Amino acid sequence: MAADTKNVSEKKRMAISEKLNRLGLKATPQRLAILELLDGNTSHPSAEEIYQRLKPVYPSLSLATVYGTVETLAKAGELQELNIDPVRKRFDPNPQPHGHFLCQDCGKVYDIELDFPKLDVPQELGEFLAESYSVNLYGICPGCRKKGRK
Amino acid sequence: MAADTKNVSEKKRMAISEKLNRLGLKATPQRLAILELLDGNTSHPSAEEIYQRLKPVYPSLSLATVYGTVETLAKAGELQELNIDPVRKRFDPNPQPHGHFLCQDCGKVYDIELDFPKLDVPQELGEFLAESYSVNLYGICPGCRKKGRK
DNA sequence: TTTTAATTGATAATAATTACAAAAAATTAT
DNA sequence: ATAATTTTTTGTAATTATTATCAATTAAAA
Repeated sequence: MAADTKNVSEKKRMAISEKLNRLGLKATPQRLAILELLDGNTSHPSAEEIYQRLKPVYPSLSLATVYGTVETLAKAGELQELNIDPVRKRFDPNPQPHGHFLCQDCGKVYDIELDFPKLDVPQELGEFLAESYSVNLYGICPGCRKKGRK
Repeated sequence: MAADTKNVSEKKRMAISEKLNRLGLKATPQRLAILELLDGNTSHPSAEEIYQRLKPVYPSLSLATVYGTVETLAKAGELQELNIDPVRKRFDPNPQPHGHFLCQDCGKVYDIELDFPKLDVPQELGEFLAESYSVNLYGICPGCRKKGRK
């Protein structure tokens, strides 16, 4: 292990812990594990995927806890629940609005930097007031396009 | 009934029937009923809602047929499947890209004319090629805002 | 008509998510 | 520290949207 790997992840864990406290949430081991897994993670995992990844290292973890944690954090604005995939929610630790691309072949979700200007949120749209928004793009990702010649 | 109401809906039915034929699909009574219900409908109903609305006038209709029909038509590009609502798909007979607003209080979905320019589809986004896209907005709709003083 | 291929309808199967209550852990008060 | 209170976790049951299956029906073609 590199000389300071432990310190780095220790620092990260502290930061997550503080964030939870700031939100008035208890920094439980489960929440730390879930947030640590998500931190900087651009794979947009589902609840089940988070659960499966943490289960080996954290055998007592329950799927219900994963659902509860991500719901709590989404409500607190610390992560995004994506509705891009019709069969399951995906989670993105980056709460900033940005585009997402769902590959209709492999099912992966990618972050996309949008070329049109970001909307402010909250945003007035006629009589409507949007608190959040998302831009979802659909197609076949470059990897699948190459493989499948689609 | 106004003098030509029957003719108007008769015309509409003809147009729908022709559209189905053009797509190489059989113009069955079920499909006509579903498309007639959706035509010009801005309520963005779910499959269940379509089914419930048509059941009284069409008792033999099956929910599976509703799912099948909307899937077929979505694939043909004649309507949009919306993933804005995390619990169920909603359907929009307008296949043109436009924004949608989900009221997090009453659950209604509204069409929103976006103020930023529409993306062309297909659209190149770096190495990604988007075949379709959607812009989903979330908040409390004007009606609920008034009532609930939110 | 008769043939055919597509579609429908009923229901079973699947799968994501939520609900619930008891147990455990964390926090606060004594 | 100990007890009391509150929050969180867990395991599981319940719920619900959607898909799969397949025999029966029906629209369109021959």
